[in-house]
Amino acid sequence: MAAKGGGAQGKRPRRQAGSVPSMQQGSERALSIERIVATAVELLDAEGVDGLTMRRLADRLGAGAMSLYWHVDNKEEVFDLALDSVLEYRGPQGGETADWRGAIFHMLEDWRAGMLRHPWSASLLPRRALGPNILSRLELLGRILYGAGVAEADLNGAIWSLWNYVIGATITRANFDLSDADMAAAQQRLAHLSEKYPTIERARLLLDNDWDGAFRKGLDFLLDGLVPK
Amino acid sequence: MAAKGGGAQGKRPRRQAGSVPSMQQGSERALSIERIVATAVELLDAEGVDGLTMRRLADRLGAGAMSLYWHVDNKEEVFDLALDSVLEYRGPQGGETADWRGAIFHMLEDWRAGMLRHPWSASLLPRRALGPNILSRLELLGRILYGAGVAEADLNGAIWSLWNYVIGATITRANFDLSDADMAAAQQRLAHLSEKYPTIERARLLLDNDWDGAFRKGLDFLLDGLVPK
DNA sequence: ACCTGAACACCGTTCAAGT
DNA sequence: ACCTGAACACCGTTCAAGT
Repeated sequence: MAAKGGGAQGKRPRRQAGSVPSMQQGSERALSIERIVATAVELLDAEGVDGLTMRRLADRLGAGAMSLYWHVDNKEEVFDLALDSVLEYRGPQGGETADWRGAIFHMLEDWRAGMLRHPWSASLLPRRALGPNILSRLELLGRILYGAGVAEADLNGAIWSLWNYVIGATITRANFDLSDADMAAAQQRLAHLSEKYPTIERARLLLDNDWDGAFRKGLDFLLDGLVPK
Repeated sequence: MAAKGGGAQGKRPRRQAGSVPSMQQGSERALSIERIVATAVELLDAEGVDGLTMRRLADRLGAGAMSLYWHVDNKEEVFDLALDSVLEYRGPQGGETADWRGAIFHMLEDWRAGMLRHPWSASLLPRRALGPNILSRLELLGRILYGAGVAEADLNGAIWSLWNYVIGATITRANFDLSDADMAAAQQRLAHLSEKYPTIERARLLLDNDWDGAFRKGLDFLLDGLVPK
């Protein structure tokens, strides 16, 4: 329900990173956090948020339904881990680039693209824990903005403004993606109500929008305001 | 799951608007869409999204669990109706004000405030149907922007940019609201990781932010860009 | 250390039935 | 026209038990 704190700090002893599985070739069969998380992502991609069920996840892993609970505290933790696993950033980490604007665009567009590849992720992000990969992105953002001349007192405001924009844009876009047909139907229904909604009906608000272009344009405007020349 | 289209167009005959209840004083007891929606909002306010259950809702209404299904197709419709009921705008509807900036600020801040009063609503909005109250707000927004000089070709982009910003800001804020304690704990944990996240640790990103101020500032920047001088 | 089945207290929704 | 209980096919999670 509520947003929760940092990384995965287990209460129970978990599998050591370096330990060799007892079966020599059977690393496919043994349960592990890594396999659980990867399979959860597959399941979420295929079936959406409501499709992720502890029972179905276990099934897909060829395990008994309750086996998951040795590796994981509860379903929420599965969500947290799946989410963060999808948000890793392998990009230039430099905070001292001359091209701060390019660096911000690169990271934020990569972020958005990653979430659109996993359409369940954007809606989940603001409600869930801030995992290490998200924190790294925020840290990078802060570093770039600071390097670009944003005053320390304005840093949090600037970071959150960009976060808000990216989150909002991506959640909206992801849900439109999921339901092109629905939006077309809605626009059609709008036509019958054109006395009530003439402006958005005429603009065909629910159809054919250039989401990527609009995203970049809004981001430009925001950065113009947030970063002093 | 997917965003769906316009208003509540029932397939089944619903209670007529003007019909008089057969019990003279007993309008409290009879089930009706209005009572169902109002009670659903109460329940959501009290227990959150996961707290809304068809069975519990019926209980609160003093009805049998299955009685709801005569008035409503399914749980999703309850969500749609509850959501839209919370988003009504009683404000200046004029699209030809001289003070377009003030009109936009008023509507958007009212929108945000309404959603913060019902913290479950913001996360729900982008995933659910576009009810009549939301469409009215979008229509008003379009009318004001057009009146302020936004070209017809840029109208959709401008509307969605503002939508994205409001949605993102409110969802984030609502979830921080729900979990002050969690965020404080997270910030404390960040302190232990200050080698990994020095910038946001020092800025105390997870603490004490001026959300209202940041919202207005970002909105100003966006409008500066979206509306030609 | 790792996995399991049975069991509990829930869900949303269908259906056939009541008034 | 409006409401109902029984029943179905699911949930997440606890617990005591297996290897």
